[in-house]
Amino acid sequence: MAVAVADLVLDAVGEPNRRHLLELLHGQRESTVSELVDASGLRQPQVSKHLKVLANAELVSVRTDGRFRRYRLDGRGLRVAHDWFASFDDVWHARFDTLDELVSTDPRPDQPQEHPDDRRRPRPT
Amino acid sequence: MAVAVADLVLDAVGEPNRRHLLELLHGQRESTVSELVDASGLRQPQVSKHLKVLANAELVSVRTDGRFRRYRLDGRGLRVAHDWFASFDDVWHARFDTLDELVSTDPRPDQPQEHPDDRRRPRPT
DNA sequence: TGATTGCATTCCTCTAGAGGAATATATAAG
DNA sequence: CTTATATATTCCTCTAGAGGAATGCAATCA
Repeated sequence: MAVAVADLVLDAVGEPNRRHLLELLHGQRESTVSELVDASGLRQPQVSKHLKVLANAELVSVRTDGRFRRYRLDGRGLRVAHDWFASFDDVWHARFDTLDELVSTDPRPDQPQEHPDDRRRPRPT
Repeated sequence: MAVAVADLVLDAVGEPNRRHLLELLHGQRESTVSELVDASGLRQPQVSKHLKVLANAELVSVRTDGRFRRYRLDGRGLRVAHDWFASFDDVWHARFDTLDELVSTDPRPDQPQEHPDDRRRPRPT
């Protein structure tokens, strides 16, 4: 047991195509591999491999149905990930007097961000 | 603009040492690079590089203080990640009649998981 | 001024892991 | 039984990106 549950989950989600598969599964009660292949544009072996990683992290579950394998989202892994980020909620719940500036702007420079609540420029009255 | 904001964030968090840095920053109002080097066991260049990735995803912000660089968590990126997972909350909020089995077990086999709510084995009365 | 400290950056190497092709396996259909 | 379909698996290749060493660059100190 080298990795914790959250590590398994967050490692799995740290890949764009796997996130895409999760999004595709969301809204569908369940999907076969072929359906996911069509919807994702990935090839079948890649889809199967990504699904294996997701299943290992309990982000999806499978049901065998004849020669089909029906995948669906698994709340267990999703909840683990959610809770990991939720534990940081005190960070964005902290209220600063410059919060209005923070939410009204969306700068995304290549340079490291300044601390948003250190932008204490006096308001241009 | 090839990657969305959520992709930047979730890619950044998809690395164990970066997650560790976020956890270290959590609870500290801010930390210098040296402090994070000591606390993480990573070397200074790696810490700086990871912090750069985190800053790009707006997961941390920096303040320059003399020859120090004071890093702290940035709620903007953290919230983006949180919201991405929160959008799946309908998955784990769905209630099944076998939920009690689900929460009372924690199997983690190497094999893909069965659908938890398909384990309809008749209870061994 | 020169030395030191704190950090960023550059260059190099190396490996995990993502994708591709081919194949294995199992079920269903004929 | 033979063939087709659905999926998993194996093997190979290739690249992104993580770590290491050395260096650059400011700011501080002596």
